[in-house]
Amino acid sequence: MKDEKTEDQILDAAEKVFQRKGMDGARMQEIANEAGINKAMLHYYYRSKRFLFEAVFSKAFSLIAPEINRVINEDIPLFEKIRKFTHSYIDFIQKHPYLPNFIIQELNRDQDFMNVLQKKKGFPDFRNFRSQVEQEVHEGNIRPIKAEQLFIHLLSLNIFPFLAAPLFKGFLNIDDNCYKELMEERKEEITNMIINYLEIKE
Amino acid sequence: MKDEKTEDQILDAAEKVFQRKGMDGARMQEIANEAGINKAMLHYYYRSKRFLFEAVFSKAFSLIAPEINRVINEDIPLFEKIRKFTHSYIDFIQKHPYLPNFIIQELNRDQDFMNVLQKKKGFPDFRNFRSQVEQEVHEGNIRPIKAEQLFIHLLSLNIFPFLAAPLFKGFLNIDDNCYKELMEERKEEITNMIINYLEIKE
DNA sequence: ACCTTAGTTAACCATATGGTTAAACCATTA
DNA sequence: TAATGGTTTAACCATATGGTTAACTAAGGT
Repeated sequence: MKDEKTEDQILDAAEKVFQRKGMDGARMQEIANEAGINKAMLHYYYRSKRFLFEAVFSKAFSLIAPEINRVINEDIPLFEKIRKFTHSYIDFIQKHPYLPNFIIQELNRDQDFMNVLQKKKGFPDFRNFRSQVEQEVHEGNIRPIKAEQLFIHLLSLNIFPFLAAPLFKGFLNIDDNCYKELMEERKEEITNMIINYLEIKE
Repeated sequence: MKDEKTEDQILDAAEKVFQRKGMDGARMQEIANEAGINKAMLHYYYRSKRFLFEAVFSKAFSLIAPEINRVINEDIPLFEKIRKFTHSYIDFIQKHPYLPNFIIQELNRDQDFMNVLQKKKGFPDFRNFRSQVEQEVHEGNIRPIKAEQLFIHLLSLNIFPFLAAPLFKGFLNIDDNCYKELMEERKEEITNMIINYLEIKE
């Protein structure tokens, strides 16, 4: 009759510590302290630091991947899709500010992780989006563009400003609140830019 | 009559290791091995891991900052500036692929670093760019846009695809060469998108 | 009441790691 | 050639760290 209390507490604590400090910077003892639980329990439930880390990473990825997948594969017009993605993604990240940096960082540290992730269900499927874009181009509704490039534009404009927040705050010399307002504005800013680019003018 | 041979060898080795593994993942012994030099020498010349790291980080930043600064503050028309920045930045990063991730990562790890950097000479100055954009908007040459947003667009579109290369390769399911071609195409792709957005249509 | 078993703890272990030191090396110079 | 002083090395040190263990606790079942 085990209740998952301890196991979950550990995962929650590990999430906080790993996402703030990364695999290399995190300490098992710190995770134990954060959870208010004996360090041996981390090994009892998760065996090793690496396994615990993978549990955290998988959970993080399976939180963010559907967020991308959902909108990208919805059966709605392209322009609406772009607007919806931007709005919901920015809202999502405001709630999980450590996530993008965590994912990007660890994916760069261990390139093999991507191979593991690709095999999991729920991994974003790009094909639907590609054919939608190709269709629109073919019908002459939008300017010729590779779906890949559009996809990269979309994610870059949405994700990078959060990743590079410290950098931009420094460059632009603005404070946290001011930056947050900029991010809010970007929902429409990004949408407009992309749509404006895709639209064919007379 | 000291020649700087050893000191430089250490810095070069430290650069490689720190940029690949980050502050926490790097080992002093590994840096020593990479340099083919006794570990004690690292402390002899750089005192501690932290100081050595800061030397590497400062050098990295002082490599990339002028790259941004130079084009952004050049006295040329805005559209030309955007094209030039994109082309030269992408070329630059192809030569230093570890740089963006290194900078972003360590800036997120230690927010204080930005304060130190801001005080150094050569730190990018955004004001010139801002007034240029404001001027163009005022004269009705481009659509109304905050200079900050344009700046964020520009950097996001240019930098993120390199940071998130493993992610995109996974999502799009393409190999290294194919991805490199996409990056090459982006020089014009990004330029066109931004300029197209800024241009006022009838 | 006693046994079993999952859960929990404090103490412990082996190793990795940043850092130090004392002695050796070697080129310059008095 | 002997003294000087910057440079280099191997050995060493203290501590941090991931991981293990043996004993203890408590709940459920008999």
